[in-house]
Order: sequence, then C-alpha cells, then structure tokens
Amino acid sequence: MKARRDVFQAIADPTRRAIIGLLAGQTLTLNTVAENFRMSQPAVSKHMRILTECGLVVVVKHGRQRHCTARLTALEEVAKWAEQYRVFWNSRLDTLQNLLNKNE
Amino acid sequence: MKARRDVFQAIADPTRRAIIGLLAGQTLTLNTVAENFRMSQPAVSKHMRILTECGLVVVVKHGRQRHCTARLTALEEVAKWAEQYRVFWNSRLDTLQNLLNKNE
DNA sequence: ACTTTAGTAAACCATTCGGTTTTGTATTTA
DNA sequence: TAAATACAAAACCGAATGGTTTACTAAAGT
Repeated sequence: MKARRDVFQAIADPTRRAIIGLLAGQTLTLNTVAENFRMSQPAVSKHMRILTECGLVVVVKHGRQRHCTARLTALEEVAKWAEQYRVFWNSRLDTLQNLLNKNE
Repeated sequence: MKARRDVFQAIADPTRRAIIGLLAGQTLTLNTVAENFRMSQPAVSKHMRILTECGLVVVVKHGRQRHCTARLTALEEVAKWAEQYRVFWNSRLDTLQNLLNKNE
C-alpha cells in the first residue's frame, strides 16, 4: 500500500484538488475531466498521473478512454495528520492575541 | 483573515510539517528549530517565512531572537477539506477491487 | 478504408522550490 | 568597546513544477 508519491504534495495544487472534487462520487473520462478546466488535455493528463501515483485516483483503460475514479482512502492520512492538531486550534490559547502576549 | 499563501502548499513539504510538529504546544526560537534539522539556518528561515505567510506560524521579535509559535487554526481548513470526503473513503465502495469492477 | 476521437509521449519553456554560501546587521555578552 | 550570537538578505544553483505545442497511437464511427 506504499504510495510512490506523497499525497500532501499531490493535494498542494488547486487544480488537483478540483479534480478530486469532480471525481468524488462519480467516475469520469479523462476528457470529461479536462473539459472542466481551462488548460490543455495533456496538462490534465499529467495531473491525473500524479494523482494516481499517490493512490488518490485509479485509472482503468476502457477502449480508447480512461475511466478515472477517486480513491479517497488516501486522504485519510491527510485528515489524520491535521486532526492531531485539532486540540491546539480548538483551545483558546491559539488566538492571535494570545500568541502576541505570550511572547512578551 | 486571508492568507497570502496557500496552506496546502505550505504543508506539502515534509520539513515544514516537521516544523509544525515541533512548534505544536511550544514556542521555540528560530535557532532552536534549526538545530533540529540537518540544514542551514537560512534554509529553516525560508521555511518559516512560508509558514508565516499562510498564517501557520507567528514570529515575534524578541531582542535578537525570533520566537516562533504555531497557529494551528490554519490547519482547520485542511482538516475540513479532507473530512468532507470521509463519507467516501469510509464506504465499502472505495476498495480497490470495487473500483476495478465498476469500470468493467 | 477513411476519419474522427481519446489519449499518451516527447520536447520545450518559464517559474518556483529547496537548498547552499557569503555577507550584513542588530543585539547581547564579556 | 570588542567579540559573539541570532538572525535576515542576497546571490547563486540544480532540480522539480505546471504549463505549452506538436507528434504519434489506438480505438470507434461512418
């Protein structure tokens, strides 16, 4: 289950996050995905490769088309990482004012 | 409260995620942070700048030192974004086997 | 059979990234 | 006051990013 590419780096790009949003809940052809962006199809193809390399998307050949499906299990790692700090951002100590005072 | 830099891009780098881990719960000097990494002080300084630009860290001048404090509220955006897909990765539809079948 | 469609591959490009070293500048300390 | 400390700034560098265009290939329609 080892991803060759870091999922944090994969979701760093807004276009790729948008692709994930598009694919959540529905399988789409690469072309259909590309139609949703103002960039060339090869550009989208590259993004898709990065998403597949970290396991966020699975692409299945289907005739001359590529069926892209999001595999969002890979996002659990991200959620867990961020969640571990929830206790900090929930505490009232995390206000900007507090930080500034604390450094006095 | 708009960050000039994207928090998703900020956490894409493993060093910066490590810095966040270091600063969670404790304020440290820039130098102290730098001692935890095998890279030059200016390199850490650059990372810190990126972290402050997206609001993940607040740096306060204190004499000749810089006191760095994590401000993890900025991570809520990440957690929320990932969380919205939990329903997908929790469903049994998200197994690899299922994806492959679905594309038949 | 020919043409269109869906996609990959390759070459290219400007910009950003992540690091370095070197230098400069306040601020402490001795 | 001189030396050490804690940083920032700048110049530089190779590699990665995100995009392009221009072939090329394979599958589907006509």
